[in-house]
Amino acid sequence: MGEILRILNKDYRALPVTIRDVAKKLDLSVTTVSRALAGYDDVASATRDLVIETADEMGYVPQHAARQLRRQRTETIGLIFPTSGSRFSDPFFSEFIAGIGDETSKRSYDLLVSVAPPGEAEERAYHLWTNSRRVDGFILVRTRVDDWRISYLTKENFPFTSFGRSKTLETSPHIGVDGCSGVKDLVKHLIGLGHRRIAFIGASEELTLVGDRLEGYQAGLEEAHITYDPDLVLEGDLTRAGGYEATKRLIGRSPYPTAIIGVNDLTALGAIRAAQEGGLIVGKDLAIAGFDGTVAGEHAHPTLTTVYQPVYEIGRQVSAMLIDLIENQAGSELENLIRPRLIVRDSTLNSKPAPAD
Amino acid sequence: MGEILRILNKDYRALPVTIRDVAKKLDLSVTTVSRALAGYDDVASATRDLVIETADEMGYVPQHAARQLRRQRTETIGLIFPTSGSRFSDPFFSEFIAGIGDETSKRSYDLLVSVAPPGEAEERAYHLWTNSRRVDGFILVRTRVDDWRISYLTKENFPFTSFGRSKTLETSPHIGVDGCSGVKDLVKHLIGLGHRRIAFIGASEELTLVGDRLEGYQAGLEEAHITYDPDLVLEGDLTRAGGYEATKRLIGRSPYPTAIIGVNDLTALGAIRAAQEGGLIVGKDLAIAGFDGTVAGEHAHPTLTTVYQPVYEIGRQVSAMLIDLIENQAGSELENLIRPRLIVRDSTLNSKPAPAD
DNA sequence: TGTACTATCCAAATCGTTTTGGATGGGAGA
DNA sequence: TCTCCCATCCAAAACGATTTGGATAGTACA
Repeated sequence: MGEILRILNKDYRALPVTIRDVAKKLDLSVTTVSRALAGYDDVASATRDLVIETADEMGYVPQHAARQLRRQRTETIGLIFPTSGSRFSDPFFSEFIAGIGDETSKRSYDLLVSVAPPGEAEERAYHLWTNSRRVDGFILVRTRVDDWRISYLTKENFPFTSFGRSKTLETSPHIGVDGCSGVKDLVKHLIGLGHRRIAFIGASEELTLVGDRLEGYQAGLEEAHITYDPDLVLEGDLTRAGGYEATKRLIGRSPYPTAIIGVNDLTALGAIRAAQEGGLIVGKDLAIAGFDGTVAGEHAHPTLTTVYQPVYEIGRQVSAMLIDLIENQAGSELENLIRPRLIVRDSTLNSKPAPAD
Repeated sequence: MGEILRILNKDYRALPVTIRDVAKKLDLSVTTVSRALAGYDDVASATRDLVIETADEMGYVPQHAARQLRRQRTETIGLIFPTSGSRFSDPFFSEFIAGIGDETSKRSYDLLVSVAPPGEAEERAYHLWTNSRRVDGFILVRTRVDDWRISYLTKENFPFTSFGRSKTLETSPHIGVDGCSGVKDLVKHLIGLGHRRIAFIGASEELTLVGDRLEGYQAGLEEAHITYDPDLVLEGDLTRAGGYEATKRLIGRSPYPTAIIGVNDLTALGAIRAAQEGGLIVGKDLAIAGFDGTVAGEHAHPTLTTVYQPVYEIGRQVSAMLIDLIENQAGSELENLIRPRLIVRDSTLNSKPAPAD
C-alpha cells in the first residue's frame, strides 16, 4: 500500500509515526505511552518495557516541534559567526565548531549556525532567534569592547556564554585566553634574542582580543625598560592582506624594525610574504611571529613562531558552560582564563639582530 | 511590574509576545491577525496596515515551534560533517559553511550543523533528524562510492543535495567538481615540464573524490603514452600526516619519482615537509602539487601548485538547489559539473628534471 | 423590498507532544 | 464485609501558530 502510493505519487514521503500510532497499536492512552517513554514510575514496569519495545520497532521518534512547543525549550544552541561571508576562511572556525559539536551532541543538544557581519544584519539575526524562541542560548565569539550582543542578551536575560571578555560582560560565564601574558612571553622571547625594535600589527581595537594582546606587547616592553613607541604599532584587520600592507610600510622605514608581531597568524603570514618580497630573509633579517597556532603557520616557510590556544577544547568548554547555564546547573565558575602556550619555530629562531642597535 | 518581577526573580525572562497578545490589543481575532501578517487579501487594507504596525511595535515574532508544528515544515536544512572531531581542522569547512549560510539566510532558512564520523553515530544522527522532522533536507559532503546516506535518504524520499557524485546517486541534484579533468591538466603540466615518473598519493577509494582524481591521473599518463605504474600510487588519508608518511616512502626509493601529486592540499603539504626533511629542494629536485586551493597552500614554501575549486560558491549553489528541491521549484538541473582551475605556483615551476630520465 | 454578492471578519479544528488532575479496581487490614 | 490505599491508567487542557468553513453586514441590482 505504501508501495503503491510511492509509485503513484512522486511527492510521497512516509508519514512519521506519532505517539498516537504507538498508543493505538498497544491499545493504551497517549498519556501512558508518553510517561512510559519518559520513565515515570506511575506506569507498570511490564507496560513500560512493552511500550519502549514497540515504540522502538515502530521507529517512533518524538517530533521536535511538538515537544518544543509544549516544553518551551528547544535544546538547541545558536552560534552566529560575526564575519562577512564571501572570502571568509578562518581556520579557527572548523576546530571551534568541532569542539562545540562534540559537546552538544554528547548532551543531545543541536547547534544552529549562521553567519552575519557585525551591524544591522547581526542584530536582526539575534532578535529573530531570541524572539522566535529558536534557540535556548548563544555562544559568542570575537567579543568586542562595547558589545551590543552582550548588552542585548543581558537585558533580555537570555542565556549565553562567550569566548572572550568584554567590558560590557559582567555576569555571564565565559572563557578568556590570556592574550596579554601570551604576547608578553613572545616579547620576552624576542628580547632574549636581542631584539629591541619590535613592531606590532594589530586590528580594530574594538575587538577585545586586540586590546588584550596589545597590552601584553606593552607590558613586555616595559618589563625590559624599552620605551613604547606608538609608531611601531600599526592596524591591520586580522587578514593576510592587512598584515601584508602594514609590513610593506614597516620595512620601507629606515631603520626598519627587527621583529614584527602579528595579532594573529594570518596577519603574520601576510607579513612574511611582504618581507620576502622586500628581499628580507625571515628568521634572520627579520623575526616574525603570530598568535593562534593554526595549521597554516606550521607549514609556512619559515615555520611560524606563534602563541597557541586550544580552540577545540575552548569550543567544548564554552558549550558545556552554556548548557549548564540553560539547565540551571550551577557550578561552572564565571571566568575560565586559559593561558596560551608559546611555540617557538624558525621564523624567529635564528634572528639575532646586529648587536649595535 | 516587569521590573519588579525582574528584581524579585533571578530567573525572570520576558515572555515572548504571541499572536494572541496582538489580537487582544487590537480587539481582533487571532485569525485576522494571522492572515493580515501573511498578506491574504481577505482582510481590509486599513486593518492589515494597523496589524502590521502594532505587531511590529509590540515586537511580535511568530514562535518557530508552533508554526513548524502546524505547517509541518522546519525551514531548516541539515549538514552533518563526516569527520571525527578532536583534531579536525579542514580549511574547506569554513568557506563551505559561509557559502551555505549566506544562501540560506537570504532565503530565510536556518542551518543545523553536526559532526559525526562515518558509521553508527552518523546513522543515528540522520535517523534522528529525519524522524523527528528536525530539518527539511540535507546537504551531503564527501560522498562515498557506496554511500549509506544516499541510499537511506533516497529510500525515505527525503530531500537532499550533495557535493560530490556517487554510484548510489541517481536522482538527486548535486554539484560535482570534475576532479578527473583537473588532475589531468595537472599531469599535462608536469609532463610538459619533462616529468615522467609522477607519483600519486591518494586516500581511501571509498571516497568518490579520490577515485575521480585518480582517474584523471591515469588519463593524463595515458594521453602521454606513459604506462601506468601502480607502485607509484600510494594511499594517504587526506591529512598532512598521511602525505608525510607516503612521501617518506617514495623518496626512499631509487630512483625516486620526480613529481608527486597529492589528492588534496593537506596531503601535498605533508609531502613538502617530508621532502624537505629528506634534503630535497621542492620545486627543483622534486615537484609537488595538490588539489583544493586552500589558503595554506598559498603560504607554503614553496607556494603550492594546486587545482582550485570554488568552495564558497559551491556551498551557495548546493543549498540553493536544496531549497528549490524542498519547495518543489523545478528548474535546477540534476548535475552541475564544475571544472576546477589549475593554479601553477613555485612548487612545480622550476622543476625540469634532468633530460636523461 | 427582496435577493445576491462581496468584503471583511471569526470560531473552532488541527499539528504532536507533555502535564494536570483525576478515575478505576484490586488487595490489605479492620 | 467494609474501608482505605496504592498501583496503574487516562481524558482533557495546554503550548502558539495556521487553515477551514462559515457568519455577518453592507452594497448593488432587480
